[in-house]
Amino acid sequence: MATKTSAEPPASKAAPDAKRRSERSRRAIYEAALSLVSEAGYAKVTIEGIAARAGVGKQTIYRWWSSKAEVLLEAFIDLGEQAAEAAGAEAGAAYAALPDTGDVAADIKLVLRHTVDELLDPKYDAPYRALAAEGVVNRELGEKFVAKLLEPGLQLYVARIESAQRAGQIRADLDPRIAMELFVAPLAQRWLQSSGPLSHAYTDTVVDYALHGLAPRQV
Amino acid sequence: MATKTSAEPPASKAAPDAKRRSERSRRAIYEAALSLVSEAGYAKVTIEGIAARAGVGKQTIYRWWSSKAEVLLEAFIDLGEQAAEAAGAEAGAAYAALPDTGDVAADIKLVLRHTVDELLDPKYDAPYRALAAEGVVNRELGEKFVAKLLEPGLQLYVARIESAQRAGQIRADLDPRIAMELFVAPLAQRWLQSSGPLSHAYTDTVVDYALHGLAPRQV
Amino acid sequence: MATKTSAEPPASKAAPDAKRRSERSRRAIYEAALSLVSEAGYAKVTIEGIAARAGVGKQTIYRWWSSKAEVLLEAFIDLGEQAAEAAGAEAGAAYAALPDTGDVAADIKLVLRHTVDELLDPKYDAPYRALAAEGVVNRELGEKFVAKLLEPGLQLYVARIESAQRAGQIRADLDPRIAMELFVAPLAQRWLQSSGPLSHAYTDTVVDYALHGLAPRQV
Amino acid sequence: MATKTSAEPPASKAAPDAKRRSERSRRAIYEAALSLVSEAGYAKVTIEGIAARAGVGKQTIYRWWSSKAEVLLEAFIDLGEQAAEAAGAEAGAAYAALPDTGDVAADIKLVLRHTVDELLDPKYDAPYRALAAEGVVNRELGEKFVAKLLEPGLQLYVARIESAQRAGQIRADLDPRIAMELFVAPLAQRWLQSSGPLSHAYTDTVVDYALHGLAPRQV
DNA sequence: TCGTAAACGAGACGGTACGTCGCGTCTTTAT
DNA sequence: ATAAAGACGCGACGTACCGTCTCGTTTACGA
Repeated sequence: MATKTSAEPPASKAAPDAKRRSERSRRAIYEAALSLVSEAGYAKVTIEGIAARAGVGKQTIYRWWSSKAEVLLEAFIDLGEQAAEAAGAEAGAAYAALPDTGDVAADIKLVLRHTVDELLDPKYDAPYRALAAEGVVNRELGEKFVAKLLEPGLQLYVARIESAQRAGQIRADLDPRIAMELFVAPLAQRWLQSSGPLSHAYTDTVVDYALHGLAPRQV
Repeated sequence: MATKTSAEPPASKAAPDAKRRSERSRRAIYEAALSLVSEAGYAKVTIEGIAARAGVGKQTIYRWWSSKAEVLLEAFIDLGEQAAEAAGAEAGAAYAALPDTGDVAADIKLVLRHTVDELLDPKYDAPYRALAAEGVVNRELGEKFVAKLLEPGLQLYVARIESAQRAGQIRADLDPRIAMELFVAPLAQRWLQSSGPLSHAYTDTVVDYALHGLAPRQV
Repeated sequence: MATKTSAEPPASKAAPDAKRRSERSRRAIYEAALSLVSEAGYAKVTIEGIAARAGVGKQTIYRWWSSKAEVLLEAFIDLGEQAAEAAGAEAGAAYAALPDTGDVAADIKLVLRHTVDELLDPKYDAPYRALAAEGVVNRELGEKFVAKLLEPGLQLYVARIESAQRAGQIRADLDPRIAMELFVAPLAQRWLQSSGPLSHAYTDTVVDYALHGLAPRQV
Repeated sequence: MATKTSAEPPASKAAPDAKRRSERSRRAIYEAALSLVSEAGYAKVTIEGIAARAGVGKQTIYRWWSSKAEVLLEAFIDLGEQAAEAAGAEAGAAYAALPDTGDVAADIKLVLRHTVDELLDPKYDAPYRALAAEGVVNRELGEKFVAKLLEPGLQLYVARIESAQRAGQIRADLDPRIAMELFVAPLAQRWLQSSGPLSHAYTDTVVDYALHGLAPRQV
């Protein structure tokens, strides 16, 4: 094969050689980033701080990431992957699909309640908010955030809704993605904007309202 | 009629005397802040920059606000108040209530479409996102943001929904606030998280889904 | 005498009316200035600090003095005057002239030793150094410092030397002022520049060397 | 020959690594400091100004010096060293010793006159006074000032006096250091405190008085 | 198996902005 | 009418991080 066969486009600034990347440093940086965000809040985390905590040169961070938001996002994704791997073997199905008991309302309520619990867990709350906030303001990061962290979860709802459509529990002519948003968006808004209390009761109410509609059934 | 008439408790750090405050500086700071955000984006705005543009000492900003987010929030509120005042006399009704033609669906769609247009207007988009993002991460500011900028608008929807409940177009047993969220939150989420396109068509769909429910009418 | 007969040249900026000056404020400012210098050192004293401690508006200071050095200088002069006044009646002679026992060497050594003791007294050392330092760099203040605080003391030496000249103990053809400097300047230098230890022994040595000359008597 | 060969004790605040210090910046800072003092006077020189003129970050100054006085002192010392180096080869003797023609009085007068000329040269006057003043009030700096800038010059006088003692022109039992001070201190005082005119004539007079004593020779 | 080029830790550097302090001026308030 | 109180525009302070740039020092590859 031709020498210097770089599949990558000629990067502007001598792209680093990923093969030589230090796995040790990468892990240390993720851990440092996550722990610092938990301790001090995203705004007070600095790249210098991450480097110091990780025992790593600043350049090693700048070499592989372009901003602290990127670092944290990847750290978070990595965290998810590790959790998934741990859950892995025996309970692989847990993350693969929502339960399908035949009762859409119950199934969705169950999972949404779980999501609400997670959002309220201080361990996730702070760094998750930080990323969400950054994503609001930084389109590129926002899209990665949605694609990598949000979308996989949302797709499970979409799949469950499609299943319900096939079962005749949800109208077949509806766009399942938009249907999903009717369930999920109200929770997201209350969480993001603290515009109201976020509880299991609220979750159930939203699901009921969305399923049965706001208008009276009889005309 | 006991009101909050209280000489406020001794503030922590020698609160400045509001009576001596320079109105001229206050206005200049608002204008500088808004124009800088439009020009450069929130992240690149600095307090030093605002002070320079406003022809004001930095201390004059720090004396009255605690962060650039606060400055911008108040600048925004002030902007709204001025706009309201200008609209004032003749068209006072415009901001006072949603139209009530007797057709809830149409009325709500109309106003939501208008809101969507505003959110997509680059003039509002950037600074509004900036405040929303800051509010996600800074509880105190978030609450002010919601209370001062969001809530007034949302209350109009709530009022319209209550009117529709009286007219029998929306079920009387529903919580109008939660009902409102079914309309509004999906738009908010798409806007904040760029999780999908935001359009008039989408708006209409959301309203229809919410009103008539996701489940089939006949069982 | 004619009213409003201002002997002072028409000051540039509406000279304040000295007759209306608040004696109470003047005293409070002197006391505040001196106590602050003792506590924190000259460099850390600020006009705002003096005003606050004295319970006086800043403008009251700026109206009558042009710098903190001026304030301190006058405060010091005032201190001296008060001390002199206190010593006043009974021991008036103490400050009025050096002792004249007929033995110049002994008389001068006695007083110089006393001066050395004072210079080494921490109570005087700090503010005195501060003024001296400021005077080194600020000609106008330096001249006031010398004229008001140094010169009176130095004149006593000059007078004693002249008396000694009349008594034939010091050569009559010498300039008594320069003679005085031979005694005083070495002490001043050691004090100001910490260029060597300042002691009674040193004092005596300097006086002896100056009186009898460095060159051998016999040629 | 045990010398101070010691890995210095752990400095208080992570001492910077002198091996990596930028020589380029150091020189630029010295030049900027000296030129600014000449142009504007010591009091108006700021660290910010030095940094800007030198094209250097402020931190680079704070990293290596603790105050503008320190910067200026080192700049001055460096200036001296460079001058010495330049004079170096051919005229090395100029700074190495006072002339020794066999006539102490003449030799000392000659050099003192030269010193007086320098002190009155506006090029040296301002920055030198500034350092002297700072040294009066700041013991640590004062000691460096004396040790690095004053002492080397004074030692030359001491050496010349010792030579005169060996030649029988100055009494052998005198402390040569104190003898030196009798010549030098009066000039220093007049210069520092503007307590009288500083001239060649005055210089000569002081030397004569000191050499032959104030008291009459015959008793 | 050994050189060598890279990634690495460390951290100095030129910068920008921070939030604070004090300046000297000007205005308002309360006798 | 006179001060105290203190807000103001301004400029400098000393600090924190930014992102870039050397420095030696590992480290892992390919010759």
